[in-house]
Amino acid sequence: MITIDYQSKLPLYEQIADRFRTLILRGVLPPRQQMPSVRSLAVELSINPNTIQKAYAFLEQEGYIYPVRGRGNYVADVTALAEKSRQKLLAEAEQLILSGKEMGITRSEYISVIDRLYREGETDD
Amino acid sequence: MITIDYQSKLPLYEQIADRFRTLILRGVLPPRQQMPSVRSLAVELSINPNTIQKAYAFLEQEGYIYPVRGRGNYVADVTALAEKSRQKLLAEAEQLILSGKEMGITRSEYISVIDRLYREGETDD
DNA sequence: TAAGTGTATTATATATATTAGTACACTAAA
DNA sequence: TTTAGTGTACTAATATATATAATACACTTA
Repeated sequence: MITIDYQSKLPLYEQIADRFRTLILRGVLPPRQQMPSVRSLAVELSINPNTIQKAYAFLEQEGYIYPVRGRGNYVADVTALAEKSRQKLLAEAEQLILSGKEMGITRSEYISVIDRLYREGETDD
Repeated sequence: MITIDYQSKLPLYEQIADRFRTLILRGVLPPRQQMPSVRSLAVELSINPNTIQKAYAFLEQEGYIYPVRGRGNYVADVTALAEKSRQKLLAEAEQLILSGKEMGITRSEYISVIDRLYREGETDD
């Protein structure tokens, strides 16, 4: 569920937090589900418990998880966060598309990419 | 031409290299044009010459500039690099759009963004 | 010759990331 | 009650990356 990329320039705690953010936002980890314990995940990834602890502290501060004393950390209700994340993704895409435009990427190319990604027998809305 | 963002998490040498990459790829700095000298840019930005040197070393290694002993650094011919960068941007956009799709961003939303960005009285190709 | 280039070297300071070890309070189950 | 498993907090040590500082040398141009 969680993997570490030691080639990445991102610190471990950030990689871990990022991964959980994605899993939670996409509903792979549903609200009220228990998170892996700090110690067990540390063993599984062969890294220090403090590093997991740091990742969880950020996730809690951001509202992705909540702790229960003596029991563990649990996935929070993230409907509000999901909408925020959606807006952020759209803004990032806009910036990237604009950069591409300046590098000569045409409108048609972008449309092609989108059509390909959304052409999977789904309702095109 | 070059600005430093001390709020950014990116190291100075990387900010500087990034900025020059963009300027060179977009043709703002044309091939054979002389780059600011290590020392003069260091004074202008009020940072250490070694930091500029480090940025230039990366740019040279990547083929954006070339040094001439005793004279300075000069902008290289980057037509090949530009194509590579273009491909990279397109690939990044694809990843981002795919993430957005998983977060519920619709095809229509992306099309709207693209139409807005490309609607500037330009030839729509 | 003098001033301006790139380049290399060494040392130092600082911040960050990570590991390591320990400790305490709490919960749940045997 | 005891035991094992939780989160949380703290200090210390270490490694690495970043940036500054101070020189030094070879080269080019005027």
